[in-house]
Amino acid sequence: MDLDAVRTFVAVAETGQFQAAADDLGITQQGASRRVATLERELGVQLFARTARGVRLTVDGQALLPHARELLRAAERVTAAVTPGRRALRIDVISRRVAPSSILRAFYQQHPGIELDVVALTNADAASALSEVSAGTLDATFRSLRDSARTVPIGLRSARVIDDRHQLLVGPQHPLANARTVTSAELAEHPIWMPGMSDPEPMGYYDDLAKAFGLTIDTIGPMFGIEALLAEIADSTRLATFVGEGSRYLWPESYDLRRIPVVNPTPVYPLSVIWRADNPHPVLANFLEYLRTRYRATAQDDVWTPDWAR
Amino acid sequence: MDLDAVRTFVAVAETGQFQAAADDLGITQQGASRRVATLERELGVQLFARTARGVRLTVDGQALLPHARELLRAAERVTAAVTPGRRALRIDVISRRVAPSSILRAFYQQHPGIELDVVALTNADAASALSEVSAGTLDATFRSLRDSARTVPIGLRSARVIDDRHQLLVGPQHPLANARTVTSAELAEHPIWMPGMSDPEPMGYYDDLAKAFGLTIDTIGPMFGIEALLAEIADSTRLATFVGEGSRYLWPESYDLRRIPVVNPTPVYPLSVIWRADNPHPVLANFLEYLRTRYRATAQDDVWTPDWAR
DNA sequence: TAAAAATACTCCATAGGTATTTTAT
DNA sequence: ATAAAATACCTATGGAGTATTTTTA
Repeated sequence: MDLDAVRTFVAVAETGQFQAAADDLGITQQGASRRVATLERELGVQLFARTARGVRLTVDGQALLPHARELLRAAERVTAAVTPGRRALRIDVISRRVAPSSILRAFYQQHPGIELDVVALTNADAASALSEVSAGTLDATFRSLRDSARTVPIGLRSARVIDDRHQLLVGPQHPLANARTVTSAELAEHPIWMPGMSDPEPMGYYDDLAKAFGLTIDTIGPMFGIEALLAEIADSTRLATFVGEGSRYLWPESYDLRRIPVVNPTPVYPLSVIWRADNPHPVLANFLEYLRTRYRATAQDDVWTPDWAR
Repeated sequence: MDLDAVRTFVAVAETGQFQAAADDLGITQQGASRRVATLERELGVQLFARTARGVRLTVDGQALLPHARELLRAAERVTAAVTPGRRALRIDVISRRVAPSSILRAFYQQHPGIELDVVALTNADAASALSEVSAGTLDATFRSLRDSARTVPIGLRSARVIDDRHQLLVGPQHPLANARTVTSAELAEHPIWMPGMSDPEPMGYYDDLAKAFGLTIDTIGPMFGIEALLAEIADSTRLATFVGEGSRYLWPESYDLRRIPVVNPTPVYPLSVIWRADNPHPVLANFLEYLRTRYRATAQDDVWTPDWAR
């Protein structure tokens, strides 16, 4: 199906004449006639009844018209989605399962009208995400800025806006299965398994966390996907893993997994939003203000972060 | 923008390889590569990062993907809209301003999931609407069946399902402007203007109504559109027109038009739904049942219809 | 008979295939 | 060195324009 043919069909339906439609489209009457004839042949139905003064839509044509218009709008959105200056605000949430995604969703629900494209640069490292922001293909990303804390590329701005509080995820046979909370110090007794991390940024964070409290955090071993990890945790008598309070994971009821808050202090994963100082996107300022307001409302004491994030 | 190129983009994004995508689409690797290259050139952005093992979406590619999928779904709906056996239930409501349209809307709101195409055969006569139903291009139409009462084409069924109660529409300077109701007999004093009718079916109805109560119903004169008619009525000291209780017209506040119910008896415009007996559309039976139930719940006594509708 | 759409014919752009080269790890 | 994508080249389909015929009220 040719979009130009659909465009021609709509123009003819609107003007009621091939010649007028052809003028609108900058083609000849014969060209318009041929495009519509091709579309009719392809769809196997007659779209217009030809009269002496022009054309009239058939029933099939009438039924098609709104769908044809919708198709053209969809094509328009395809173009707009990648056209600088016209495209939606484009935010990298790292992964659709973690806190930035939930927060972005809340922002969207508070501003239902806005155009938003959510992107998940799960396997990208901070440097490449930042370079996308510098290049203007991305309006904002969420990163912890461990190594880049003082080397954010020129022209970018950052603001600490998320402290994602850690919880311990355990199965029903784990020693802490029935604990209401657990302290960071108590975790030294229990190995924590976080396989498959490749980005040095979170890996460094967990190294720092392990050192600070004498924990054993195992980041080695292949990652067969979050579903496999959850299944292992559910069956294990000793394995546990960390999840962010703002993260969303789904597992079968039968796994009986529990989220145990970590306290005294609570390790939080610090995330900054990074954007380009000269980005003129009309929605960006709103989004940044939303993040700052939310952070002020939710930040707590008795939390731990690495030195480099203080 | 070429839909095949968009289809190829989605296939490559899903498989991560040009060769695999090409196999899915039944083209060569080179063809897939060229389609995507053309799309990238047209959009002015790079959609994939080429790697040794295939390709990875760029940020622009990620942002585009959902919109590309939506475009393909829209194209699918265009085809479906005119494909017999796959298309939505297609109902002719005569005009979007009259009772069948409101009733269909209520049905849709009660069954939000269903696929519905609303068609308005405003300028078609009953015979051509019925022939569309016979041909299968239309699933149902609403007609009064004045002349066709006993000559509905073979294979069609009809059921009386709407009695649209008449109201008199008058401006603030009309003698009946402040009447709470008016009887059919009292209307003999007041000329009623209904210009621009061309379909013999309603024209015949109004002839019959005029004869029955000695009314003056003027169906002559050009119709410059409903907006012009409403403006005339609003300004006139003697002109009034009939509107159906179930009809929807909008006019500026300043017109101060009033709908005066006609009583003792209330003339009703009788409408039957007509469908093809062997139409297997899964939603049609629901719709017919809805219409019958609604009719039983709303039909009233003290109404007038022509002999041929009793 | 007049206005508008359809058809005939020619040309050329471009999509597709095959063979080959380039790129990335 | 290998797997995969890109490029070169050729062919042919079909879309565009111009000229002309057909259709409809």
